This record gives sequence, structure tokens and C-alpha cells, in this order.
Amino acid sequence: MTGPANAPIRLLLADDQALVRGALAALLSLEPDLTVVAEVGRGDEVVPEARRTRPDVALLDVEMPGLDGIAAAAALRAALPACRVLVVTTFGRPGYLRRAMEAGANGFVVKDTPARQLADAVRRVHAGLRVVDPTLAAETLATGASPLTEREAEVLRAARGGGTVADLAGALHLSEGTVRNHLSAAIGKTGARNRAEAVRIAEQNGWLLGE
Amino acid sequence: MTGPANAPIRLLLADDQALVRGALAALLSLEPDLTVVAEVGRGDEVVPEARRTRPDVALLDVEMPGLDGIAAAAALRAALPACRVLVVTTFGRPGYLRRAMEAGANGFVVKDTPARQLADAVRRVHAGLRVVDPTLAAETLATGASPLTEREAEVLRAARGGGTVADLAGALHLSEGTVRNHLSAAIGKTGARNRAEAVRIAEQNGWLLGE
DNA sequence: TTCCGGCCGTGACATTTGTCAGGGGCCCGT
DNA sequence: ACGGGCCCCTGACAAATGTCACGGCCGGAA
Repeated sequence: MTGPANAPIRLLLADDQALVRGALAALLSLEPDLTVVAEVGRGDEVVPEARRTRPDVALLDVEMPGLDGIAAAAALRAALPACRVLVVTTFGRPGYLRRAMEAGANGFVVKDTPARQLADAVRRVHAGLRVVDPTLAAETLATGASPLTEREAEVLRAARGGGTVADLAGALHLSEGTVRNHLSAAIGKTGARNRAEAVRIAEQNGWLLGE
Repeated sequence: MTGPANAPIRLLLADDQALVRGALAALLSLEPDLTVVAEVGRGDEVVPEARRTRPDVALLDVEMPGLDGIAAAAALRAALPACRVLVVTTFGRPGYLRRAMEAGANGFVVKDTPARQLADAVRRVHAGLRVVDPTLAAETLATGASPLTEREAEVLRAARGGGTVADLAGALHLSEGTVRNHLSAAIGKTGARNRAEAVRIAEQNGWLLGE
């Protein structure tokens, strides 16, 4: 039934690095049953471009300007439900997978999987199957969901830049004491011993994505 | 003189992400005058593999396990002076370019340059020319070399993890006061307002590479 | 309804961090 | 031989950070 005479699968590529975007296009174009119909470099260009070109499958990077790949996946699923989404990311952050699936992604692949498996992943996703890196799936279940409250995550996100408590308080329109309380809670929940370590741990676990 | 009848340029690819490595191979293999003869995923595999396969040009990523791309470039130049080196990196950190050139690289390309330019860069490097992203070159000259002393950079590197002063002192076999002094100096030189910000600034400028 | 948990704020407190002023040792260039 | 830079350490101090106990405001669950 998956005969080679079928119409090729139409692909949209989204990655902020033009070089890897073009390289992925070259790689996938080697497959006779795949054709790249669109390339974008920003998350907020995904939906408009998909409306124009009507791809069957969209490959989305997570780290992108404008809109991260998870949010772009959700927007794309809402706008064009027929289009499957395969998230391709650099980092195997446990939380990324969870967020991607909640956002409606059909597959999740990390960038250090062998190149030959990518085309298969695309075909599987197009066929309606779910594609997930098995080791990552196990890790995700082990790590569990974020223990951080929405506010705590927001403060940690703001703290990534390395500003002082006064900076954060100003940026978030909060009192300094409140900021310190949230930070203290986050430090406790992450098991960290100071702000910087808490940021690092939360980031590694993918707990800093939400809006 | 650059006739198409010449023997193809032999390439070695080094990138820790198998997917982009394979994709780059696909992209470059589209060019009739280029052929990929080796692929490695770690910096310390570059020289052994180059000895085996004798490439004309090596494309090295900077972020790699084992040995970073800059150090791999230096080792490769020392071991096989005939092999040209083109450094390909994700981040346009100003200091990376400087370090790469000091290490003997013949070209420097960031990953968000258009894909079609990569093959040209390879040909230029192979022809003995230097290839440098012009905007990045200007930025490098403006930013200048690292103002940090070797010790200060070392302390900042250790501080990336987010540990306390006591942790750093233990890891580096220094007194806590000394660590604080180095951190203070680094904070001053970077213009930061605390340790985390100093780490971020130094990292962005590529001042944290050395051994 | 009452409770509970998240959220915001206060104030006080101990600890950590950042700064400054010293002093001694080493190596290198003059 | 001298100066100058970097390194290592000490000690002391001010400022920032982290912790704790407290209370009030909400919205949802029991």
C-alpha cells in the first residue's frame, strides 16, 4: 500500500540555522517519496507558510526565534489539523518531549539520531504513527512533570539573564521580597543550592518553556 | 584551471549531532567536485580518522565532546599540515573566530549562513584562500581579545555549573578568598553586576574556551 | 460554606557574595 | 637588580541573597 507510485510526502522545514535547514532539505530530498515544499527560519512563520504550501508533515526545531517549536506545533495543529508535526531538537531535555506531546506533536526526534532514521520517522509520522526516542521516553517518565508553579518558572526564566533581584522585580512588576520567595521555593524544589544552579537544573529538565 | 575534470575534493566532517552531520554530507555530496570521505562525532577522533582517510579539507564544529573544534583544528594542522580546516559553528561568538584563526583554521563559517554558500567556502579554503564571515570579522575586531587572565577564565568556567564559592574552591584547590577575588576581577572586567552575568557575558564573547 | 493552595506582600534574620586593602612569591623584560 | 604583572592568600566590610514566619487575597475543591 505504500507503493512508490504514490504522490510524494510534502514537507515543511523549520530551523533557525539556515545551514542545517538546507542540509536537512538535501538529505530528505534524496528520498524519492519525500519533497520539501517550504523552509522557514522562525517559529512565527510556520503557520502562514503552511497555509500557503499545505505540507503533509512539518519538521520543527524547538529552539527558534519568534515562537519556539512547541508553541509553533500547537498553533499548527490548531490551524491545519491535517498536517502532522515532527519535532526535531538539539537537546534531549525530558520536559521537551512531554510539552511537545501535549502540544499535539506526532513525533519527537533528537538531532544525534542517525541521519538515515529521519526519513523513516517522517514516513511513520505521515502514516499516523507516533515516533518517540525510546530512551528519552523512559527518562521523561522518570523525571515527571515540573514541580514548579507557574510563577516560580516565570521568575526563573527571568533570572536566566543573570540580573539582580531588583532587576527581576522591576521586569515582573513584583516586590523584591516576593521575587526572593519564589526563588527560594524554586531552589528548594529543584534541590539546588543557589539561584544559578536552580536555573540550570530547571532548564535541563525543560521546566522553563511555558508562556 | 578549476576544471571539472580534476579529482574531487576529499572532505572530513566532524559534528557531534549525527543528524546534521549526515545532512551536511548529503548537502555537500550534491556537488560533483566534492566527496565526503569521513565522518566523526567527537573532537578526539578527528586526527586519527584524518590520518586514515587523508582528506583535503576538514569541516569542524566547535561544540564537540572529547576535544572542542578549535583544539581539534590545532591538532589537525600539526599532524597533517596539508589538510585545510574550515570551522563551522552554531554561535557567532566573537572570540571563537580569533581562537580558530590562532589555531590555524583557514576558514570560519556560522551555521546560519545560506546552505548554498557552504560548498563555495569549501572550494575557497581548498584553493588556499581564507574564508571569514565579514560581519563576524568586524565584530571580532571591535570586541578584541579576552581581558580575562587565565585563572579568572578558569574560575568562571567552573562557576558555570552554578556551585557555591566553597564548591569552586574545592574543585580548583584554592582558598575561598582567592576564588572570590578572581570572581570579583572577572565581574569588573566584564562589566557585569554579579557572577551569573559575568559567566554569561564571557561565554557570549568566547572567552571561556582555553584549556 | 469552609478549607486549601497558589499568589503577593512584609519584616527580620543568617548566610553568601562582592569589594577592598593589604602581603608574599614567582617569572619575565628592562 | 629592579619593576610590573599575575598568582595566592588573609582579613574585614558592605551589599546581595536565601530563609523563615507571618498575614491577606483569591479561586476551586471538598
